Amino acid sequence: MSEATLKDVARVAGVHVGTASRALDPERSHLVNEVTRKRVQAASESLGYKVNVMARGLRKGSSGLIGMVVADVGNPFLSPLLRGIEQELGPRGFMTVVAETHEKSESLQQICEQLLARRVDAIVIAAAHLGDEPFIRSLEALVPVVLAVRQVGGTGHHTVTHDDVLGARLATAHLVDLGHDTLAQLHGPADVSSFVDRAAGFRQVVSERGCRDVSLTEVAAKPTVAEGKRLTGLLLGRAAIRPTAIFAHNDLMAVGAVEALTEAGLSCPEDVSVIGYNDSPMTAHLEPALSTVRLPSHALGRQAAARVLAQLGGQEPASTLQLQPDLVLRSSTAGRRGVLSTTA
Amino acid sequence: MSEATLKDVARVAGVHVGTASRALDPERSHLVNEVTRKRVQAASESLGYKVNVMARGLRKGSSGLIGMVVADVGNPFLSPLLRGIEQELGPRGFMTVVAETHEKSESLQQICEQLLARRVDAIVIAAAHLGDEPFIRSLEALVPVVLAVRQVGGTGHHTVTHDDVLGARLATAHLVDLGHDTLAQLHGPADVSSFVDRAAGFRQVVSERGCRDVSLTEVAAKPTVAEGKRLTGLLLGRAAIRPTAIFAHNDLMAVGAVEALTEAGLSCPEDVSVIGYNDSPMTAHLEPALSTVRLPSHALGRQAAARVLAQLGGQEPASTLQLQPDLVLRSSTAGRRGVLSTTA
DNA sequence: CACGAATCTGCAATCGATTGCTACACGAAG
DNA sequence: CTTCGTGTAGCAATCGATTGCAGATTCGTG
Repeated sequence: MSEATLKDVARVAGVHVGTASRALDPERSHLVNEVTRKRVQAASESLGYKVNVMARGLRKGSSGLIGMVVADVGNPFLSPLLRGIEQELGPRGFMTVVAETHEKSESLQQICEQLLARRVDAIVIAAAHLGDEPFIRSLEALVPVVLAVRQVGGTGHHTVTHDDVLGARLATAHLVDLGHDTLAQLHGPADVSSFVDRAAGFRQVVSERGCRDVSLTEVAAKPTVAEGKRLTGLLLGRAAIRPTAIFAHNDLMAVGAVEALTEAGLSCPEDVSVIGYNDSPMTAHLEPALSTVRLPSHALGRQAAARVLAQLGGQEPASTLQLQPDLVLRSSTAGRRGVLSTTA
Repeated sequence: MSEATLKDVARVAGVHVGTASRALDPERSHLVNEVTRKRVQAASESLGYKVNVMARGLRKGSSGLIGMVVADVGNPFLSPLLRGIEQELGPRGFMTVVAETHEKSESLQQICEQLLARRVDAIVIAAAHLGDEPFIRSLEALVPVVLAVRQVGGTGHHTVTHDDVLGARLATAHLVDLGHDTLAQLHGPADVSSFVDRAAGFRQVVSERGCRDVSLTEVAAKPTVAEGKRLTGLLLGRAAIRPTAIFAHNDLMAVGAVEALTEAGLSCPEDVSVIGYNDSPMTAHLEPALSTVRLPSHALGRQAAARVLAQLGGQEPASTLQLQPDLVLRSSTAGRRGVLSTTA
């Protein structure tokens, strides 16, 4: 049950532990005679020796661990993101520890404490809230930090996000192009940059194209199906003019919207078009199949990892990279009822 | 950028480093005078001291890390499982490192190597294939291992799984109760215990209740929508008798089945009932809403963690725990067409 | 033959925290 | 006044690997 140590290897090979260390390190094995190197290697293999990463880390002052902070691992766009990070970092000897905040700022701080105690070499935060800026600034004094997916404002942060303004613009422009001129958005929690940006993109296009924005002022407490349904219910129940197209800040809320429409006796896309965001796994198989915005999450993961490596390598200047999403058109969006005949 | 060490704390507090160590450890702080303890504590806080977990781990011979091996973090039932594990282990000072195998046995072995190099205190494997038994046996000689979700056969393994035989029995019995007597299953990859067990449960009920099993002999290469659709296509295209109900080994394949039916001009549940497995997130919102089997994954995570702790505590005898799934009935399953009128 | 260079290898300090043992001071008891 | 106990705190070894430095050996060359 006890592992072999370098001392054991050295003893079996009949050399000093320092020599064994050098023999086993590709970077330094040229300092060791070919013959002894082979002998050490053989001893190492026969004993099943595996370097003790803790001991090495202690000496070298780096743990080979990267902390990854997410809100909720169940979020479908996180798996390509994590995969992207692993893909870049894994081959370089790093491993990733993932921790969840469940969207709570206190737990973000607690988690970072723990990660610091483990002397992680860097922290990737994909769960930042807008209000976390001061904390993150202080964290950056202690460890390299990369903000992924969500920004926090302020300057000097290394950030890699999706371009959510663009994504929202794409989605909204698509609706306008279909002939809709009375639109509403289902707004996700306002303390997350992604939703704030999507809201901004929506408003830009609505105003540029001279459409009517009949959105609620109320914002979803959580970006869930239930909230999407509730808000859409509110939207439909109001005395004001109804939208003929809805831009939901994520797919879950879009699903909720479709359900609310159905319950109100309206159908999608005939009466109201709905577009979501994220291109979640099952969306293509819904009825109607959901039009949505696809995010390059895998690329985002790789870029985030690249930023980590860059910071570890030398003093990289902070910068913000935005990856471009694109539209996935399916059947939940269609021309406005009557538009065709009107035009004809 | 450099962290304070215990030596710094000791210097500021004007005590020896050993004393500082004791003062900061609740277990041993009674060995230190109340006054000096306070002084050390104050120094620690003023310096923002955080224990170096690597150094402690090296000395104490334990890393406080638990390795978690999964096939694919995108699998929706993993998030409650991971949460369950964190919930038990987090408060006890452990952190979890998650690694993905992508269903490849070589990478299972590579990952375990890396985890061993990090001296993880235990490994939880949720990605085992049936053929991995010998490897896992050898691994158990080096580190406490808990098998979660999937078994590997053989004896002496600490295992916590869903009772997939029962789950399949429940699903199949439900179909038979609805009046179906010609059934087929869509079989997931045969090197995974979960699917083997589901197949067995299905066959048991089919035979007990005197039904006809018209399943394909072919098994899905992967448990995906595409494979579910392809296999269902095959099933419908055969000269043999068509099933009136299909048990898919997971929800994705069930979705594929529904699509294949639709394309063949059949409808679900009117012509053919379909039931899935896992109760994946969107299944309630599909058309038709999918009947399925719900797994207590969160509880499974907690149990797996409990097993880890038990093994870490003392020599617990190996055992297998099976958690009971239950049925979620929605609208993709219905009485056999014509059954009602026949009975009438 | 000798001397400097080149090539290996050993030595020992080091990373930061833990912990068994020792040492000191003080007070009480004999 | 000595002895023993108790409460504190210091000392130093230890975990396992890395690495700058120095010693040793061999080789080439003047």
